[in-house]
Amino acid sequence: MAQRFQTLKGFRDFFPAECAARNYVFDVWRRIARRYGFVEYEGPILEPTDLYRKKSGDEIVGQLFCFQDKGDRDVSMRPELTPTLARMAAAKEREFKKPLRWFSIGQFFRYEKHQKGRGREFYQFNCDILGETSPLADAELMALSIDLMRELGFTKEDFRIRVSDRNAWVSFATDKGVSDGQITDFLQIVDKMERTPKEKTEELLGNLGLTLSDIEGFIASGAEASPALKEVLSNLEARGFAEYVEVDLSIVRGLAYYTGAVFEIFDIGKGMRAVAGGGRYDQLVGLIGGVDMAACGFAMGDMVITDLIRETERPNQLLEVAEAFASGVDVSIVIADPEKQGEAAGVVQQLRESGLRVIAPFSPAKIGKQFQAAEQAGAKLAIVIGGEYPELTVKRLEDRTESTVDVSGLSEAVAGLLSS
RNA sequence: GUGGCUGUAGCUCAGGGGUAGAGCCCCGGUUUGUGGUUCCGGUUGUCGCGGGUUCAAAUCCCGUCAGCCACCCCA
Repeated sequence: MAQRFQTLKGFRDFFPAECAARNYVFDVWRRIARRYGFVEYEGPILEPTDLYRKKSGDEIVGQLFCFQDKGDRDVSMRPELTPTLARMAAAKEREFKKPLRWFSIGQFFRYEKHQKGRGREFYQFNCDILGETSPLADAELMALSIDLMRELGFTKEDFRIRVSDRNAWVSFATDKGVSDGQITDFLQIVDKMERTPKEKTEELLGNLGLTLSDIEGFIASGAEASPALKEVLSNLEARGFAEYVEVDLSIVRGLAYYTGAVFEIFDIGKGMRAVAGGGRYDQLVGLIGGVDMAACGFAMGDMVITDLIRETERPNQLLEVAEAFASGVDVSIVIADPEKQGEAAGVVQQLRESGLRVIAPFSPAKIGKQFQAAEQAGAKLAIVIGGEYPELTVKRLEDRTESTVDVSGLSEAVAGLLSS
């Protein structure tokens, strides 16, 4: 018996329907990024493992698809784009006028257990502004992420953007006498507060000389705690985006490298999932590339957002329209008389040169079968080529109306029928 | 890494000790130049794999593998 192959665990086949859905999401990502004046870039899929160690420490290696290449170099399939971006931006720092507005759509790999919304292979949209310290750059990214969601068909009933500021936490902790060396630990405690029993949190805070009510009081102070956040908020409000925004200081995001405003796009339906996240990371380009450059950015993965689209009525309708278009053609040729193969080929070429999507049968078949094939191919029109050539029959499959047209006037007639 | 659920036709699934079923899909005909919603007929399975109990296992037991889901983690 032949050996049966499957995809590797956590890897994905994209059959045409899934590929259409993926490309639809890509199209929206790209369209909105361009609307904000961002330009697309790309980096290598394989990088030295040290690039990721440098950013995230040795623990990261357990989550990497890494191996020794034939030159015995320690390499990894990229798990994220930010270190690559930092390297690229630093390498040609002087060639680009600041600020840089860069986006990328790429494939990433993490050695994790496969589950809903998470695989070992996924696509991610990355959007970053480099060389700009103003909080208005942070606001621009947040606005972009909101517009992305709106373009996908989501409304304020579906999502919120939750914003916070790590700087505000650092100031708070410093005022309370937490030493510099303990600040990372402190932020970890805050980050995990929602999922940790109160007693445990009290105990951990106690070790740092703090109490839970100190923390709760600070979270309650909201935007008052951060001048940067106030600026971000008033800017988003001026754009008419206030209804999408929620200040929530309890969002810290696990990453150690964030240095200012941080935010998450959050599904407020049943899932309560984070679908995108990002923030300011002013030190990272210096750490990776040796050139100090302020930066902020965010990323959105394809898996969670696609799940959410399918679960939400309006976004799913938009996706289905895109899928139907991707899987269809404009014209399917019906060859009623096999002697007219050659004439049919000429017609096909004429229509294709006018930009239409056209298919024709490869083998002779009954008329009925050919119409069935046209229907199943998602064609809008069927053109019957038979003994009457150069007279042709053009049939609209949707309402089954048909008309006859001379081949010399075909392109115009077809264009008219397709646009009506 | 931990736990739960599920593995039966290409797909969705039913059956629950006596060597397999439905619907969909697919193919052919009904219809020798007109399709989607007619009707008729047809193909398809080592019932995930290995072992055990039994006269007899798809069915019960043990193991294993795979998939899904949740936890941990999440750049």
